[in-house]
Amino acid sequence: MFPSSPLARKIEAFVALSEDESAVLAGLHQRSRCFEAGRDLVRQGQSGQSAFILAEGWSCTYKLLRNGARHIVDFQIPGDFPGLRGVLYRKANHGMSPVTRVRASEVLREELLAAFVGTPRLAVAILWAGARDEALLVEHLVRLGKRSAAQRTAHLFLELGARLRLVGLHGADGFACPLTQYLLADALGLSAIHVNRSLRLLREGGMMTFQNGYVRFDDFDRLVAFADFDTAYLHLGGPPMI
Amino acid sequence: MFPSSPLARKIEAFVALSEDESAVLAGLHQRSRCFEAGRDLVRQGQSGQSAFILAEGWSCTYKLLRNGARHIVDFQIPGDFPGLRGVLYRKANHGMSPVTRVRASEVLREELLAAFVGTPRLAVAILWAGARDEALLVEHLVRLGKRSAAQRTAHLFLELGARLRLVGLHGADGFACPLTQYLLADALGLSAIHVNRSLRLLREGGMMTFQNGYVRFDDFDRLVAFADFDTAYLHLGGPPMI
DNA sequence: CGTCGGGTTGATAACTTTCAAATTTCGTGG
DNA sequence: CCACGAAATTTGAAAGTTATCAACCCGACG
Repeated sequence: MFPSSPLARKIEAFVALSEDESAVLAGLHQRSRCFEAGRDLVRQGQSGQSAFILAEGWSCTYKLLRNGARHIVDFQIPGDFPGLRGVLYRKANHGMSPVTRVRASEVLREELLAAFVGTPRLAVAILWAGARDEALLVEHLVRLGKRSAAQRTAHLFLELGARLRLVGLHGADGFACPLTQYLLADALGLSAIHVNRSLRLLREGGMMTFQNGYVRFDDFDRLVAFADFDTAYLHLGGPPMI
Repeated sequence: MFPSSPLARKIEAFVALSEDESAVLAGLHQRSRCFEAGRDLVRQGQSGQSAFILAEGWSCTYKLLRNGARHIVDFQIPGDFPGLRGVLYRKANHGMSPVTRVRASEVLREELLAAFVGTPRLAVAILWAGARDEALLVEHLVRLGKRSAAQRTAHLFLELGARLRLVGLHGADGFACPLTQYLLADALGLSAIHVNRSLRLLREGGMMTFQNGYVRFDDFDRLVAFADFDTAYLHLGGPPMI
């Protein structure tokens, strides 16, 4: 009936939705729009917040500093639902930019609330997905606080790989990755030059290769050990009480 | 009728609660307990999650790495409501330790849900406070990613000062702060030695002094400029739709 | 009186950035 | 299909920042 979106597939990997719930979820996907690279989905400081459901492409959320520097808070991939908590703010406290061409559905605060009131099980499922995003944020924090440049880099790619696998965008030995080394640098708190060195170290160490827009895991287990990657924070076991 | 808790005062600084809503909020404060230093409120990996409302004392949430290192995700002060989103997990993905002796009320998932269903305006107010906590997390991320050691240190103290002011725990020129340099180091992603050096730099620069458990702002404006501190992320203007 | 946790300082080593420049890749128009 | 320019990647050398190691100081506490 409805072409299944990446978000729907992601949720249904954990809980079975009723026909009604699926319909409400599909209804949130009206107002689908495309955003070219360079045209922000959300601008920092903008008021009248809404959330987005990503269908295609990658985007990033970022914060600008007064000195003009930009820190990337997270990358979004198809099936992500950024801005869930932002609807409770009056003003956007961070911006969102497309990394590639993006197709996304804007979800207004009122629509979201209506969906939550009408289908509480769906609400819990969506909020649980949002809680997972917060776990990602915490892990990103630890990445910046306690890991070396090469470990951070490896850890981020492992996380992205695990997320992409959930929505079927992971190949046999790696995944297509549209990020530049400058984007990686702004996310990892490193200079682009040092990201390059870290990638070389990982490549020459036989652990992973990132070239021509493709990430290939050459020795997955050794990479996991090197980055101290623990998947526990990604597998929260599905929403409770359903 | 009810002795007003720090959380109630914090919320009422932004929205007026009805008598019913105040009563429900006060009801969440049953099951008040004390936690001595060394006895964790939540242990990483523990299941059956609940949230806490802090009434007295400071605590910290942390993540443990496999190599035994610990990264502190956030500090909690009176009036904070940690674990709000954690109730949607099956397992705690981080621990919570008291920094000083702590008095806190445990709030079970069922109680929280019941309060949300019965008093939706209170729910929005509490969720909005939780959204502010997420803004703190994002700001912490930027702190680690894009600021120097001394800037990070200054920035954290400015943030803590702003939070303490909201609950009336900020004095004329600074605030009482029970953190050790080791705790600061684990939060800021620095070594304790370097925290010490950063504090000396701030002190000798005439910007702020942290000694004998008290933070004194010697030149607030210069400190704000030095740390590139922007209060926008703390003042979200109160919950919308109320 | 001795120990212990926390704070302070100096010297050295490791890591990361900055600056400058070469090389490769990619999209576009000829 | 090739040429071209812009963007992205790669490399080297020097400078700056932060960690690590090793002491020493100090006040609280048994």
